[in-house]
Amino acid sequence: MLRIAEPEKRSEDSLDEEAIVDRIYEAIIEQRLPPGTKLSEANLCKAFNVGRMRVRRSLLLLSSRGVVDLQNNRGAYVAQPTMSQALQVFEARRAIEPNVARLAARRVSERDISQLSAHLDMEADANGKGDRRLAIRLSGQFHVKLAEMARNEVMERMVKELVTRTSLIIGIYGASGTKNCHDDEHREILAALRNMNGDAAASLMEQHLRHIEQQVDLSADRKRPVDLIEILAG
Amino acid sequence: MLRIAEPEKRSEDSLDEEAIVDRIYEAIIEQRLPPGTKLSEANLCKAFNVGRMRVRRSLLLLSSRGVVDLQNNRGAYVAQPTMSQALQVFEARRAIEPNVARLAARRVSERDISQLSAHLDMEADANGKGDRRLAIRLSGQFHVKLAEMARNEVMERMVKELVTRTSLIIGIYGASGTKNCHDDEHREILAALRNMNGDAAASLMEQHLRHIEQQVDLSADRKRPVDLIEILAG
DNA sequence: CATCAGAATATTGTTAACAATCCTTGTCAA
DNA sequence: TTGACAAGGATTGTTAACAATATTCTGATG
Repeated sequence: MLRIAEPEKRSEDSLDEEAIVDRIYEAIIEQRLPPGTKLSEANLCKAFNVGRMRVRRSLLLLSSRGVVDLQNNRGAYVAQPTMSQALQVFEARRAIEPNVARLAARRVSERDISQLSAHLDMEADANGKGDRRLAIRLSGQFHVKLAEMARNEVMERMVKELVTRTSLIIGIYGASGTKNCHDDEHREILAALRNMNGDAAASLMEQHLRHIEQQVDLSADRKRPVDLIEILAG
Repeated sequence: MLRIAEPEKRSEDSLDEEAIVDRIYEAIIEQRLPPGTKLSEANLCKAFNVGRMRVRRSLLLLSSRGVVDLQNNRGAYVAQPTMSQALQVFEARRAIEPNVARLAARRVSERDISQLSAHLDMEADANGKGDRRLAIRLSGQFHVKLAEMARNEVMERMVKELVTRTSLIIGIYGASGTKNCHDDEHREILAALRNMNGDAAASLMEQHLRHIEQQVDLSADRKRPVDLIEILAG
């Protein structure tokens, strides 16, 4: 039972699959990887300094979470959710996240509250400075942090996936004109958490999600994706 | 040697990853693969007549869904949810599935209703004949079918995962004495669907899940498995 | 000028060999 | 007997070569 060799930390440039997945998640949330972008194995190998096998496994994970579209013999592309899929994602968020908020209200610590509060300040800051990319990421992270504070890893993973897919949806179906993220609504949710008022937190979260969904124009074939021809013709 | 693949389906002996994952899901739900079972690559290759790569990718998927525990250099084992994980799984089910039931009530067709009804008859039949394995599987499938009828693939995948993990939990934490599956509660849910009464369906589902959870003895270290060393060392 | 065929190239999918790690077993000495 | 240690076999992890498929390029033709 003697453990002589303790596992040493992995060296910097050798990431495991989860790390790669998270990096790609973040890039998608920040919309640095627009929907439809080809993710070729060779490029990813170079980007992460990693063997082809790791890349392949990461892509499989991303695909199983609906974030990447893995086509047979044709490679991996950042997913382009259809309108129907987008509706399903929002529906799932409305089903899950209010309950997440309710649980979080029951379980947050003082530390959590102040951490969330600091997070909201960063959001406001990013919005004030017009750093859209940062604002988007922080806004998504708010929801993930909330799931963290609900102390339920199952639901946390689900929220992570749904938030990422929402970024894809926003990337395709717009909401470019107006402000993306109601950080005031985030503040209201935080207030409910402070009061440990689970019902309020849940209902505020539901409203918030409805607002996000309304801002996204799912009415029709708005910003039909990503065709060079269309871009050059316009 | 593991007996997972049905010999009948040998005609198309080239399965893809999703098929393998589904087979293992089913085997776990039927509790033919008890928690902690080692899933060695060689055995799976033989069982499915498939190369090592396919097996490896399938195991990665199963692991990312919390159904298999993938240990470094030590292989894959059917997951053994801890008590805390079990509570999280049930919590997630209570958060999601009532909403699934509500959506299903809004969207079921006549065909769906009669299909579900036939399914319930099969459940009753299996229970009557004392075919415990079949009864367990059908009971799980009821929940998955419901998610199917909610017409939301995102939530359907989540329910699938949660149902499978619940089987693992039941396998570890018992509920062996009493009857596992209240098929009468399933019938009540079906009745609510017939009436297109979403609220009723949701609240019946919530009660149903609470009953399942209560039947599982999560109070303490009941049927604590399986690691002799850990037990004796602790 | 557009279209099509076919070669050339690039990318992905698969396999098999190799390397690293773990587990078992057997030996030896305290 | 017990524990340490080493050799051997078994299992997993990784790499590299090969095969299969897609894409691009070229040039000929209507």
